[in-house]
Amino acid sequence: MFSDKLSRYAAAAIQTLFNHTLSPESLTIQRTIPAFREFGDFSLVVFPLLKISRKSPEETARIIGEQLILLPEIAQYYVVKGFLNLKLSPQAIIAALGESAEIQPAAINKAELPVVLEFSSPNTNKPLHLGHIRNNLLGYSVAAILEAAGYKVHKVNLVNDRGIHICKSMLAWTLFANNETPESAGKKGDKLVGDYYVLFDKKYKEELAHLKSEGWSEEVAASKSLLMQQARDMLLKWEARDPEILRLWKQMNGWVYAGFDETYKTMGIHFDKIYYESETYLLGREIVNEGLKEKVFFKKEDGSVWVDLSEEGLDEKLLLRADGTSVYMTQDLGTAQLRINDFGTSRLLYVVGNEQNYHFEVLKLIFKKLGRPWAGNIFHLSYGMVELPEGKMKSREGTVVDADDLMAEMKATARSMTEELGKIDDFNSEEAENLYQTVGLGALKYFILKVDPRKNMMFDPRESIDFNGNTGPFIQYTYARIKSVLRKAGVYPGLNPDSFDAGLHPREHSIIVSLSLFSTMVNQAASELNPALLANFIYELAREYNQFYHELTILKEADENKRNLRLTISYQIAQVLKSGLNLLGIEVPERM
RNA sequence: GGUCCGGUAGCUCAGUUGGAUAGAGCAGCAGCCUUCUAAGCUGCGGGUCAGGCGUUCGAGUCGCCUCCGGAUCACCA
Repeated sequence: MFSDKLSRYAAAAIQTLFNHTLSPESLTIQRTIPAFREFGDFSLVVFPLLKISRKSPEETARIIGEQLILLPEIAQYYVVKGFLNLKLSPQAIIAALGESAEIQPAAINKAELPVVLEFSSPNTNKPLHLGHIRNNLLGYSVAAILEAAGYKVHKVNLVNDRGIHICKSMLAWTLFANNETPESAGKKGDKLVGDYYVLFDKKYKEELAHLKSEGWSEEVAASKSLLMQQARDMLLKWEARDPEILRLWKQMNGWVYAGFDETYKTMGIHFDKIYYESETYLLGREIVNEGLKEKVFFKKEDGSVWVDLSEEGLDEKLLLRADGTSVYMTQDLGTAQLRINDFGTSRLLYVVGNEQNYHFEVLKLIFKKLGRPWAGNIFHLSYGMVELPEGKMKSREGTVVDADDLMAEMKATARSMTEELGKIDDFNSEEAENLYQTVGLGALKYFILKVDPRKNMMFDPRESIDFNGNTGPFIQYTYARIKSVLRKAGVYPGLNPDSFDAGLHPREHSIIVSLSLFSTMVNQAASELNPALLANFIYELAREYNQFYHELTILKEADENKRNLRLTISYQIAQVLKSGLNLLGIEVPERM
């Protein structure tokens, strides 16, 4: 807000003084660093202007300052070396306060393409774990932020419900389960199916070991494996729509979806549309055939289909197996095309881990080779892994942090901490449960989202996620604290700008400037697809408010104008904290 | 080995796209509740920004080299 305006003013001043036209965006205007906050709110860096002014840095800053001080919004300027510090007038500050919690969507008038945002993309063999939590939270938050910035967003999920791996769990269940069901086992369906996937792997390894003990080599043993043979047969039958196999497949998937739905619900995640690979891979095969016909792809002697990307600096990539069955890439070709068919020309965003960078590079290149005009709209929002102190999580080795368990633990921690503090003894049990859920999940979500998505992050299960300091509960607490003050204040009159001619307390002045940056931060988080920017911004704001709160009295302030101002600031801060947290998928409690 | 990503305080992370004296939290120590919610606030200690060279008025940020981690290069997904 302010910085845009100041850029324009400075550009105009430079035009007047030096008869030189510069775009406002080319100027560097930054928030004044705290050490000089007393002398300015924003600073213009004048070093790049010396060629134009042909004067010393100090002199250049001074004459621009002299020009700017003529504006009513600028109260004073102060030159330090090559920095022109500008202090805003109390009237300008007060005027900004009223609209500080509003988001001005930057994309709304730019005719931006709608966004189809894929996230979650679970595999029906694997119960959701901490890695999926990061994916889901990122996807959900990025969608919310893009919408706030004025984009039309379609949230889509792609369920990986077909393929050789799915046949493995089906086979293991057929052979070893004795018709066990989630009900009979007392287990969530996704957990039950996941257990059979792990069991397949175990039995397969036993079989391999046995074969090798008979003297076969690794490769021969793999080819002689009866279990693998049966799984492959099952995939062939599945692709041939064998009724018996389809029936089993539907049954087991139904169990998994019931389990997933429960986890999504707790996480607070939902989608506008769910795609299933079982429905998209056929279109993928058509695209492969189209590419074959147009000689973009080629067939090897064994019948398998490939694309040659050596000209692009990559290698050959398989698109269809020799037996005609599909691979991952096959279905992703179909899925992308289907989304364009469903939503028209769009930006296709994929929230997928950075381990698949290569896959998406290939996907883009293939569509480019096929001449799709929208190939350039594919964007892989590649996020880093969640690592444990021992290293990467591995489903098959059981070193995963289960999503359901973790969320339950967070809630339990919130419960014990709340009980210890004893502030909500008048809550009924439903209100209390809601609070534990809100705070526990708030801690988890913030913990994940405050980290730059592109970077790997560390999670140590032995150290519980903090509730103090730079955390979700800290921000929630600040919100609840403000609400408590506002409840006690009751109704209060609006502000009279003229009553602040003498100036504002530095804390008041500074926090309003911080507040005014909210809308810019949301738009920046949207253009960078980075919720962490927003998370860290609202944390700083909450921290600043707590300092304000400790230093100044609000309700007991005798001067009515000051009391009103502080209440208004408190209200606006609460609004921003709430809306900022909501953009991260985090709820706020009215009391805690 | 090729390609890509990363390395900032004991630990976990920021660092506004090249700007001023590199910041938070946690952990440690010392204070602050008769007063608007102490899940808070204040203070102290803690740094060769992996290392080197370069570009620049100015480099944690850009370029090159080296070292160290990770991912990927599957008829797995």
